[in-house]
Formats: sequence, C-alpha cells, structure tokens
Amino acid sequence: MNGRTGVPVTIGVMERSSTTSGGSARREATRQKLYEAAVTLIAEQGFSATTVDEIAERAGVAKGTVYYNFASKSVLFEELLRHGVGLLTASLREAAEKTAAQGGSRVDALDAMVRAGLVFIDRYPAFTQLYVAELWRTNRAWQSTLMVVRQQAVAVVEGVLREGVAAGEFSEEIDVPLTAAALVGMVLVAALDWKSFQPERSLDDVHAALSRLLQGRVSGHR
Amino acid sequence: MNGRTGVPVTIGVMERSSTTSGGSARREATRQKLYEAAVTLIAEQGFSATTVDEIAERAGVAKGTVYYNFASKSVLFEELLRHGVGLLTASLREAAEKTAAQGGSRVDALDAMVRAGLVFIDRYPAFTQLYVAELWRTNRAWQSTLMVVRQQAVAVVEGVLREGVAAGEFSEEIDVPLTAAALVGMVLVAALDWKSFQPERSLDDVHAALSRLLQGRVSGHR
DNA sequence: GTTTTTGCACTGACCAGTCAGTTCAAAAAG
DNA sequence: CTTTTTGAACTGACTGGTCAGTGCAAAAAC
Repeated sequence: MNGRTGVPVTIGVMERSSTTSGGSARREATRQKLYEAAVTLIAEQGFSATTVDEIAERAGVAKGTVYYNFASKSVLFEELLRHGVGLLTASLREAAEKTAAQGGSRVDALDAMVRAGLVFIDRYPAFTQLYVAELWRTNRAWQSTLMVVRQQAVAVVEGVLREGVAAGEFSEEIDVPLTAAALVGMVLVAALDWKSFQPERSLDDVHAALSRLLQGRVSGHR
Repeated sequence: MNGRTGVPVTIGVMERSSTTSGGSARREATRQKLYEAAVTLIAEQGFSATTVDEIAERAGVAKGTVYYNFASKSVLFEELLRHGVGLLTASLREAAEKTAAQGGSRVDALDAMVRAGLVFIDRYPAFTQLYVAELWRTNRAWQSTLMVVRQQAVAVVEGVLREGVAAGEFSEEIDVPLTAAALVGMVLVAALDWKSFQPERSLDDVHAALSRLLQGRVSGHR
C-alpha cells in the first residue's frame, strides 16, 4: 500500500542458490526489495543501529513480511553478504578469463580486475561500504560466512598472481596472499574515497590513476 | 593544540573537556582505562552494539563514572578517534621528516611511511579496525570529526607525493589525492589481513612484501 | 596535633524508552 | 483452494542516561 519505491541500489538478481526451487516470483520480488532496503540502511548506520521496522518501511512491506521471508535479522544480512560477494567474485573471474582469452598478459588481467572492481563499487557502493565495515570484526555471528566469502574473492586475485609467477611474468619473490590483499585494498580504499569525496570523477579517470600505480609508473622511470 | 606531555603507550589520553589545570591524576587514569576498554569493544562489535555497561565493566568502573568523565557515549568515541589519528599522523610525519633529514629519496620516504603505518597498526590493531569500519559511513554524528582527522593523515602522504613530483622523482601524471588514498588502502588492508589471518608473520616480512609492490618490483623486471 | 569541613571522583539502583521477535485473524494474490 | 502478505498488538529483554548518595584525602579550623 505504501507506494514506496526504493532507490535503485539493487544488489542484483543472482540465480537462487538452489535452496528452495519453489521460490515463487512474487516472493522473490519481496525478498529483493528487502535486500535493497537493508543494504543501504546498514551501510549508512551499521547492522546494530538499523531496525527491522526501518527495513520493512523502506522496502514498503509490513514487518510480518520480513519474518515470513527471513528467519531473523541476521539471516537476512548474511544472505545479503553471500549474494553480494558472489556477484563480485563472478565479475572478477570473468574479467580475468576474458583477458586471458584475448591473449593479454597477467598485468593486463590484473588491470582488468581492477576495473571490474571499480565497476562493482561504482554500482554497489552501499554494499561495498557495508562489507568493509564488517570484514575485520571479530566475535560476530556471521564471521565464518564473511571469511569464506572473502576468500572466494581474494582467491581470484591470488590465482592470477600465481599464474604470473609460474609464467615468469612476476618475480618469484612476491608474497602472493599479501600482495593480493594489498591490491584489493588499493582498489577498495581508492574507490571508496572516490565515491565519498570526489564522486564527480569518471571511472576511467580513476582507473587510469590506479593503472599507473599498479604498473609502477609512479617513480619517474619511464 | 592540546599540549599534552608524556604520551602513555595506550590509545587514550585526550585533552579534558573542561578545566585545563585541574586534571587530577586519578581522573586521568580512569579516562585511560575507559579508552582502552572502549577501543577493543567497539572494534569487535561496532559502536551501536557496544553498551556503556560493557565499557564500564571492562574498565572496572561503575557506569556512572563513564558519564562523569564523558558527556555521552558518542563523545567518548569521538575523543578516541581524534586522539588515535593524531598519533598516526604524528608518526607518519616523523617518518617522512627523518628520511628527508638523512638525505633519502621520496620513495624512501614513502617506504618509511609504509613502515610507520605498519608499526602503528601492529601496535593499535583495534583502533585501526574501528577506524576503517566507521570511515565511510554517512549520516553519523561524528562524520565531520572523522573527515577532518582523515584528511590530516592523508595529507602527509599527499605532501610527500607532491614534493616528489616537484623534484622530478615522480611522474607528473600521477593523481596525488587518489594515489595517496590508494597507498593508504594498500597498507591498511594488507596490515589488517596480516593481523587477522597471518598474525604470526613478522613486521619486517610484511614490510618487505609491500616495499616490493610499492617500487614496482612485482612485474618481473629485475 | 586533632577534629571538622569541603568538594572531587565515583557508585549503582533506577527510569523511560527502544527493539527483535511473536502472534494471529483476515485480506489479497494466484 | 493455497500461498503470501498485512498490520497491529504484545512481550520481554536490554539500553542510554540520571541522580541521590558514598568515600576519602587534603584544607581549614581549633
């Protein structure tokens, strides 16, 4: 009844993770609305500060509907996490594979992944924000979910680095897990700063700046 | 500028809100305990999920004491933020200046700042965690405090980059603010991952890996 | 030197409000 | 018919903040 159409911050429609194949289209749409509402609210205020009443109101549904569709507030949040990182991982993997298929170098693959990361953050800033805010917390209910999901994403970067080392494109001295984390951090923080403090800049612009840094073209040699 | 003397090892110690001369040692000690308790609890659970009762209990004081020393929960948190980033900024600046005084290049200065950042995170992991979790949130009471304080820290990195460009050590093409953010992110995320997932590694080890990345010695040219 | 007063720092029971989660009858959708 | 949604009332636990009162060490008075 409340004609409340949310902001288009959708986290996307991934294929139902083979849970209940009997998820009707109607129910799915309701869930989608709840995801959208939750992602922005939690990004802004944090999980604990966001109430279920708020989520329901923003989604334009009754509170009872939230509990009809999700077992609890945390379950809703956990599914949000899994889904969002799933999207990112798929996007990174696709970028890497596409580059490889076109005969690009590993540096090119890394660069393509940087861009894919930027595109993702550009599209789902609220999700990214929320993810960063929760990732390094301890003692939380969804910690294990978060770890698993993080590893999936970072593993894609690590994979490319390892291939690069094996192919002699990268120095054998590099520390793969740590370098992967550093690269992810570079993109993450640069992008969040971009969205927060210089939102008018273009993606290409930001990408170019990061490419330069990635390829060591900062120090004047060249 | 709050002219404080002898900064204790812990994150706390801010200027007292009221009388400057009357800060009794006893009161100062109590505040210190409250800072320490708050920083770890908030890092673990987030601001909203952490109760004042918990903070008081962990600090070993009564709840009323918290409100005797701080106007509110958020004020306590804000003072924590200001102080912590103050420490980091000072540390970064010192690293840069020391390098310059010894005739090091700007890359050396950057490298020294990376190490200073790692040392800081190694010493105050909880504070770092908490800072990252709150930085990009919107609509929060302490947003402006956070912005100011962030800029102070990033400005130090930007300063070195600008000097480097002016001196011809860095390419004129680099985007100073964005590159600074990316560098900070690189260190931040790598360090948080280090502390979270490979805490047994040495600081030197992590520093070496980041140095390699910083100096573009990743791609096999060596 | 002893007694009394002062006021800072601290205490913890208490209050008014909030929130996640439950329940359910009834309506809408399919 | 069945599935899904509604919406409001209710519960019980928890929370930020308050406040009258306590303890105590140094100053003041004697």
